[in-house]
Amino acid sequence: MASDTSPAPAKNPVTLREVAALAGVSVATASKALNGQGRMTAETRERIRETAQRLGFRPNSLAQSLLRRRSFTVGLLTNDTYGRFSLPVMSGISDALVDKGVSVFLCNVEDDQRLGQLHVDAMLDKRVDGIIATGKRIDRHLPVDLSNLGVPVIYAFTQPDPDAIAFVSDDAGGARLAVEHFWRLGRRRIAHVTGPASFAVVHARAQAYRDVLTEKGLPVMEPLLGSWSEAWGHEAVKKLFDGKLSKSGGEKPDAVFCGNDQIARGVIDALRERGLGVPDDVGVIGFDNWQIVAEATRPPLTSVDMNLAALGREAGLTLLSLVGGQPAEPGIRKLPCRLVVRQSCGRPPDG
Amino acid sequence: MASDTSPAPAKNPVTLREVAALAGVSVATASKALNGQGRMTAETRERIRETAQRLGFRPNSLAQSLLRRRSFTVGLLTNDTYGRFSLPVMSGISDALVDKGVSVFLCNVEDDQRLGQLHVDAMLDKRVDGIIATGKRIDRHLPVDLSNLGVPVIYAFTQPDPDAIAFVSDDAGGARLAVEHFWRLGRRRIAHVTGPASFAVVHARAQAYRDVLTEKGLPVMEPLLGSWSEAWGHEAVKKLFDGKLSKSGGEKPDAVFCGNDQIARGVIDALRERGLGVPDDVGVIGFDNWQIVAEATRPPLTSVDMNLAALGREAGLTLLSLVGGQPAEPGIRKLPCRLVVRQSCGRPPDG
DNA sequence: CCTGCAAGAGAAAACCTTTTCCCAACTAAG
DNA sequence: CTTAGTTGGGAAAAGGTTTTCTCTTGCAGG
Repeated sequence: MASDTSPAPAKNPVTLREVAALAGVSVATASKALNGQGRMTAETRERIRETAQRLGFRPNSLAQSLLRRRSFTVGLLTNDTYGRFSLPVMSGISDALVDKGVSVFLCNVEDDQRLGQLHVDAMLDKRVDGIIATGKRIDRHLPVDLSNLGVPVIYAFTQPDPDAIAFVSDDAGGARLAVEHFWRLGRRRIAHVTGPASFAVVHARAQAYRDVLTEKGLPVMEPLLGSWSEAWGHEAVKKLFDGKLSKSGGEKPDAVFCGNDQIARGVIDALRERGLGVPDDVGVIGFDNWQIVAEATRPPLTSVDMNLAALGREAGLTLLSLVGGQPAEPGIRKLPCRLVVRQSCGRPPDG
Repeated sequence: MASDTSPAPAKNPVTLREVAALAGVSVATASKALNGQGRMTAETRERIRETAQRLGFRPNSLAQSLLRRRSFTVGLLTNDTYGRFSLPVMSGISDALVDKGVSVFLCNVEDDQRLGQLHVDAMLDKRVDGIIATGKRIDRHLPVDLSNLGVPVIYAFTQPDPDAIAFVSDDAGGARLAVEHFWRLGRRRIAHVTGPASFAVVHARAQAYRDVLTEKGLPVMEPLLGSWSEAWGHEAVKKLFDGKLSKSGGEKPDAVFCGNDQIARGVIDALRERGLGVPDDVGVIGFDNWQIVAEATRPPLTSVDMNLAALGREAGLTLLSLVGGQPAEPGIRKLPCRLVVRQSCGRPPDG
């Protein structure tokens, strides 16, 4: 009815057919022109390109996917709704994939088996090219079976059957970083306050802690296991500084390596309350480098960062190469941690 | 070569064609049987269904989408990588949509215009049914233009042009909740410590704070604006309890309503340090109900919760109805907050 | 016995793009 | 002038599903 020649309010997308018609060629030629395939006069190619440009043509990804059997889409499964762990991981994955034109379906499965299956089915229906599973805890995995799915699967910050492909942080290495940092600063009576025994990382870090102390010939105090909370940090300080101290000859610690930043915060607050200066009397190092906590402690907390975003990036890139047909060694890859030095340990080694 | 009759390691997905062949019917009939369409003997229908079941047939969502021009996919745009705000929102959205078979593309655009455009284009190419935009701050929106996209757009916890559809928290209502709670508990000298003036919510909450005090005939102390940090909480306590206090006749506050939980934590710590008891001498209420902070304060913090997950749910459902062709009134919908009572204000009103 | 109708099922188009093959026309060589 | 080769471009199939239309068969009514 009306002569609608306005620049089209982007109602329904313009198809290749329309471009071809307007340029006076067949859809085949149009496709080849836009993809740089086929042979044709430079003039023809340019004319088609211009037409496509002018019409705002964008190829329908669904049709492409159907044909190529590749959707440029991956699924990300997590059970960490509010998580400070899986979020950086996600961010890294997304970073790695966006440049390649790959989009990410985020699916939070909580810890619900049914929900997990639902999401996995949905992903498979939508023909994701691959799946990345992550979680809030390395030593637990998602309530869902990802074997024999017909698409590649990668695990990030979560540990599956041993012949899967997984990326996790090197917790032992991270712990070494912390303890060796204390050592370099001249601290000699180093304590370790950490989370519950049910976490695998607790043992990995505690063992590394013992190893370093032994290597250096320092007294090993048995790690204090508790919860991941500030309250436990408070309590642990009581145990460390009140009790008649064991083997080491009654001497109080001059450094505390904590299993996470919340414990560290509790420790710092408790130390201050009993008149001990941080870092002057006691140095403190946390774990996780949870910025919002680490920077709110007084003084700001030196902490071990697990490089989760990098871990996510690796996972994403590896998945992509798997999708591309490159084989990949099964097994668990541990990625190094990094020590973020703030002010809770005294001056940096070469300050 | 080999007789492969094993239950198929799910290599390449089974198609409708194969089901039809095995059941001895055409693909048309097979399709109709599985979708409950068309007319056929109950026996035929059942046979086809069984065959599909046995083969583990799942319709290719890409093909369906292509045909239906509906992908059962929505895009979620955010700039809040590590956010405690957008994460609950996402969770609510996802919750609302998963039951309807809709998957969510999560795209973090940081504050990068180029990245935003990249993601939006990718979404459009993948033929998302709609887009939800969220953010970390109500009064800022994403660095990307979402008008005239050809798909419905909903905003959640972020404020766009006034004739868009948006869901935000009712900050004024939340503030009223807090101040009225103090009032019911008999607190009469209520202070307000909040964030920087550049945030719209600061003004909304401050005005509500003033309104309630005026309604109740209580003295209004001018809100203290600062940063969103614990440190500011400390500092504010100094100002409130050291200075010669203004109009109200030199009396110190018996309640502090804080703009977020971190400020509240700083306030509580500072009060304790100067020997003031919480809640006995001073009551404290926070905002955001950030569990990890609220529960780490001593005593645990009463806080205003913005119901972000519910907000996400509403956004998701509204988007869906929009996609379904239902019209929706443009404008901003404010969703109520809720007060989560812990122990920082004294006994609950009817305790 | 013929007509009309309903039931059951299939053929084919449609969705949109890519790619393989094929064809026509033109050029150059013999 | 014929043949071979090249160039520019199109037809058609493929990808998997849904839906409309058509066709065949069987049965009832006249």
